[in-house]
Amino acid sequence: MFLEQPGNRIGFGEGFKSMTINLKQLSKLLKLSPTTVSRALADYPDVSAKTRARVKQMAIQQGYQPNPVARRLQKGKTETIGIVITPEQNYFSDTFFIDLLSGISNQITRAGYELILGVASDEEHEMQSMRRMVEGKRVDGMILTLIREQDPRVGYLLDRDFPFVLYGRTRETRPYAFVDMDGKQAFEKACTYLAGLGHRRIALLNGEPGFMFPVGCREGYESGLFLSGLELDPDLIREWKHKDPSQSSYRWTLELFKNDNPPTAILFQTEAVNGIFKGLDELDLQPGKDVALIGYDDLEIARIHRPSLSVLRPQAREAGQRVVNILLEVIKGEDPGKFQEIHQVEMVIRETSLPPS
Amino acid sequence: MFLEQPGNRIGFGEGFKSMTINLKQLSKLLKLSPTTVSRALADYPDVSAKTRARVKQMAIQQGYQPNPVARRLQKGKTETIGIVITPEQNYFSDTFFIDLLSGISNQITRAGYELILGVASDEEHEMQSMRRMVEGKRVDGMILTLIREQDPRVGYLLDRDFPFVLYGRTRETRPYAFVDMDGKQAFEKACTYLAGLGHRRIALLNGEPGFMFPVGCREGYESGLFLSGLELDPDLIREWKHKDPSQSSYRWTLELFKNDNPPTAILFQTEAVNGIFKGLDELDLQPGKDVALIGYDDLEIARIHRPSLSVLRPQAREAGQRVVNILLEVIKGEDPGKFQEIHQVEMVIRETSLPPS
DNA sequence: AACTTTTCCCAAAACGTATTGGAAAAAGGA
DNA sequence: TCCTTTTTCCAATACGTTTTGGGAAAAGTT
Repeated sequence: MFLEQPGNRIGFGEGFKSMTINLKQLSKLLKLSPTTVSRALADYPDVSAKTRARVKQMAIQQGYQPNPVARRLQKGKTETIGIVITPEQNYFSDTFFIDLLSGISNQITRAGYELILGVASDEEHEMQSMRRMVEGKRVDGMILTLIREQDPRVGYLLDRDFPFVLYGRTRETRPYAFVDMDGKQAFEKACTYLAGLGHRRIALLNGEPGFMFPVGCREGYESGLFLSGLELDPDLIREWKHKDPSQSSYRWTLELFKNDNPPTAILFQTEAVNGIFKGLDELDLQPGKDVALIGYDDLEIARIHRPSLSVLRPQAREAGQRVVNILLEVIKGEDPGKFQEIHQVEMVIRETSLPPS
Repeated sequence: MFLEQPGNRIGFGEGFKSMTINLKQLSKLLKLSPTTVSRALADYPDVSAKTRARVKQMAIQQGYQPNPVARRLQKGKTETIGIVITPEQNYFSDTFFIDLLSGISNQITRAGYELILGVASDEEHEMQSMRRMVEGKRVDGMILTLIREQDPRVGYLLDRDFPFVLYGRTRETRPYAFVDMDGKQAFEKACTYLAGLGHRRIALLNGEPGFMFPVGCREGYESGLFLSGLELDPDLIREWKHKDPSQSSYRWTLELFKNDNPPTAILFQTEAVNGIFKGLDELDLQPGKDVALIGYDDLEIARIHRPSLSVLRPQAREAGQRVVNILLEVIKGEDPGKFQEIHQVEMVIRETSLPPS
């Protein structure tokens, strides 16, 4: 029962490895060369329809799956994409990021690729984890999220011509590929909507400076005020910290209403909503009734809360899929500059966006 | 400037690949054989200290990193571990899972392995994603989380002798490796603590049946009541749904207090706290003052909320690291049955665990 | 029949590493 | 000096696939 070559034994119960069949064994079973079997499975035209069918049937019957490691070596590709996340920045605060990741993962699987994940505790480890992937030849491309205004990762990857796509944007003159939400347009829309309801004092509780996302929010906010003929009052703008959204937004909410002429509406990122609710509660102000609220991101709490929170809802899953498709193009050698997408954000009006009382 | 072999050109600016050096090129630079260089870098004793030093220095200078794909092929290992997560089950509701993942990821990196991630939308895709990893020879081992009482994944992996470790436990007679928190002991501790404060009516708002975790919670709860000489009242036990913790826990909270003899304390998983707070608020009951609360998992909201929530705090990071170390042993061929760890859970007393008023 | 084209298959090479089984050179022992 | 042992290196092979560059047989053309 032993065949002449080592590793060609089959059907023995020595753990998992023996259950698997490789190309050589399969071709022996078919009395064909490995070349032909490989080409038959890959639908090359130079193998007859008859043998192709025979090969495919036998492959299924034997449960043959080409060893991806061997294929990667031969193809000179890792068929792998990397992503590094940082827990401290409240990434996983709710469904948004997992939706993005879900879109990314599914699209990657569809392409026959793998997604490898790094979890870094801070900015330094984030870079270190990425360098390991890139310089260690562990991935063909990188996906970057939670982008900063000055983001060293982008320069690093551009410098060495390594394929990558941003979810978000950064300040960088060289062309690069990105998928971003139109935060500006979203906040402009929300702002003009509130102004249209009669609100004159609209506050912005924005994300932490240094990150790119709040920049668009601010622009949209300012533009929305301008379009509605409202003055910009710096006293109505506050920023919370990524590491501690609830705590800082709570403090800023209290501060906001110490103003002589307090706001009647607040725009913010939903991530910070717990602190706002807590602040308003303490001030005996009712969300929706006394203060209109519109949050960015449709998190669970937005739907659960009574009154339910009006939100701007980015399509995270779709964005994730686009990021992957673009990255695959860039890996193929396409010019990254061609891929710069800005996705529209939907507004969902619920119970917290009433006219001022 | 062209060397005789293809792929041996170096220093040309043709994208990323040309920046990388391989073993053959490095050995040519050193005027040594690839064998010797490989062995020098791997600290084999049969290469002299002098050349070893010379090799290592040159390797660093040239930024040589062995191609992991080639090494994997040669070693017959993928050096990769797989995990599949399902967003619908509120995995990412807060820091707990990301802490676990962080421990897992860091330990995997330390071992020179890779973590590949699958995101599945439901139970069926979860299985499908795992089969792709296992049967597609994409991983050496699997990590399983959010375990069900009857979990088909466990049977599947045991059947084919594939290395895996559970974070959690399941009903399965064959031996397998796991790391679990002592939920039973935790709930027992919390329960006796509340009883010691004088509470006689202690409710349990437990997780969804079908999953393994609530089983231990229930056991601990019952045991805690028994040790404190309290009767078990089935009316004081409710279960919320994984897919929608806040909504269902809200409803169950309201229902709990329709009781003629309502509870003065509630034990629950912190994930469900929003619904409880909302329910109590509606009933004009003050958390901590009118009803004592202890949650399992130290989520952000537990620290943020006023009054702050007393909790049971599992050490997710440490657990993640243990899971990986164990899995690496199992992959090496160790008997999985040897690795069955149950970790103690710390109790953190904050403001919601006062005596009954 | 003789030549050309098409169809179908395969041997050999390559991807980049780690291991195997020596072999040459140096050192030690008598 | 001669033999043995130790030190130091390396050629050849293997891992499992895909691709390259044909080549033989069959079919078509004149």
